This record gives sequence, structure tokens and C-alpha cells, in this order.
Amino acid sequence: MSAASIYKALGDPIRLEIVRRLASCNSSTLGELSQDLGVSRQGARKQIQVLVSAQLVHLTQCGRITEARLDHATLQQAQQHLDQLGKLWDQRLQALKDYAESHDNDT
Amino acid sequence: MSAASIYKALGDPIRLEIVRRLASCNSSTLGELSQDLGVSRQGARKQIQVLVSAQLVHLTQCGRITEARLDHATLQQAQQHLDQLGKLWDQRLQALKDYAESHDNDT
DNA sequence: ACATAATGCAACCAACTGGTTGCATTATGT
DNA sequence: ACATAATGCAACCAGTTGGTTGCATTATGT
Repeated sequence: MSAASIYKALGDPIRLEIVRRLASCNSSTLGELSQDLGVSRQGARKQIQVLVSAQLVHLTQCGRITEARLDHATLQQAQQHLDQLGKLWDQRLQALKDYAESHDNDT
Repeated sequence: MSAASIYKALGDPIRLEIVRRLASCNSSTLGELSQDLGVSRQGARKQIQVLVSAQLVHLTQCGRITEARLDHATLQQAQQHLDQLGKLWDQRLQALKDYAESHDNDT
């Protein structure tokens, strides 16, 4: 999964709420997850499918009900990617600072 | 800015490449940023505007050219949000583990 | 003054997204 | 066996997105 597709999946308030619920274990079955989201069950189902396609969520069917589980690895991938971006930026700032110091007050 | 809108802005390969360039300081003006992205200048400009609207990027006009700069705070906000999600998940796993231990082998 | 570089604005288009509704299917409890 | 709970599938629709092109504007260098 590319980083972009993970971010894209996270880039919707309803999907983010679903992820939050899964992370805090407030609900786990498709039925539970679909409730109180402000959209129909089928609407919610589509959003869940987006998360599944981005491999942020994994489904397991148990008889009549379907359990959803967060994919920690994918979440971590996004985390690491952001972290790397932040580090690049920090390095750049540091380089600027070094440059300024070496040229500024060489009294 | 909501976390979702930040993720949404990051959820596109072209926009992510722009952010990467800005973070590593490979380019900084609109003209430079628009090059070699595989789309027209105006296409690139639109993508940059999405980043600006999500407050991930900040523009400053200097005469004929326009400089772009990453907004570190917004990037950090996304980072912290992901971090929090990860922590929620970890707590949950820990709770499961504790529960299992207290019920499993009480020999 | 003039050519050109860096950019903005607007119209347009196809494809995707986010949502709905209706109906079908498959387990489960009694 | 039957009612119902949990879900799937598909058609449909409006709005957004991602891209284009054409033309206008504003600085800059010579």
C-alpha cells in the first residue's frame, strides 16, 4: 500500500470515526460499526470497504456476523511516513540554521 | 483543521510528492514545484491549492514569483493524531492480554 | 518600450465519491 | 419450519475531484 492511499482512506470524518471506534474497541462488528454514523447501513458499509481496500481494516466472517479489526501494520506505516517527512523538514531547518551561524557573526 | 482534512490533502501521490519536495527543499517556488509532476502547470497548481487549503502549505508572493513553505504545525497535528490512534490500539491490546492472563492459568 | 517569465482566472470534461433505495441471501433462535 | 437478524449486491444520483485548454495579468531584464 502506498502512503497516499492510506492517507486517502483516513481522509474522511466518517472513516476516521470508524477507525477510532476500532482502535478503542467501542465496537467491532459491521452492524455495530454502522450505527450512529449519520448515514445508512449501506453508506457505512461502503466507507468500511474503503478502509478494507486500504488494508487499514481486516474483516473476518463468523457465521451471521462479520468482525472488523484494525491492521496495526498499515497504521504504523502511515505513522512512519509522517515521521520521516517531519525529520526531513527538521534536517532542513537545522541546515539553514548552521548556514546562518557560519555566515552571520564570524567576529 | 480537522485531522480528516489533513489526511485527505495528503491522500494523493502528486500532493505527497509536492510535500516531499518541500520537506527536503528540492524546490520552493510554484514554478519549480509544478515541474516533472506529469501534469500541466495548472493541474499542479490546483493540487498545491489543496495543500494550501488544508494549511499544510503556506504561500508568500515575492514580486513575480511565489514561494511555498511547509506548515510544520499542521504536519505535526497529523502526526500526533496518528500517534494517539496507535496508543489507543496498544492500550486495547494490553487490556486483552491482562484479561487473558488473569483468567487463563490461575493454577 | 518590449519580450518574456511567473502566475492567475475561468470554462469545460470525464471519472470518482458518498450517499441512497430496493431486494436477495444466509444464519440463528424458538 | 419460520420469523428475523446480519449482511451482500446492484442501480442510481448529485456533487466533488483531477485534469485540460485558452487567455489575461503583472514583474523583470535588456
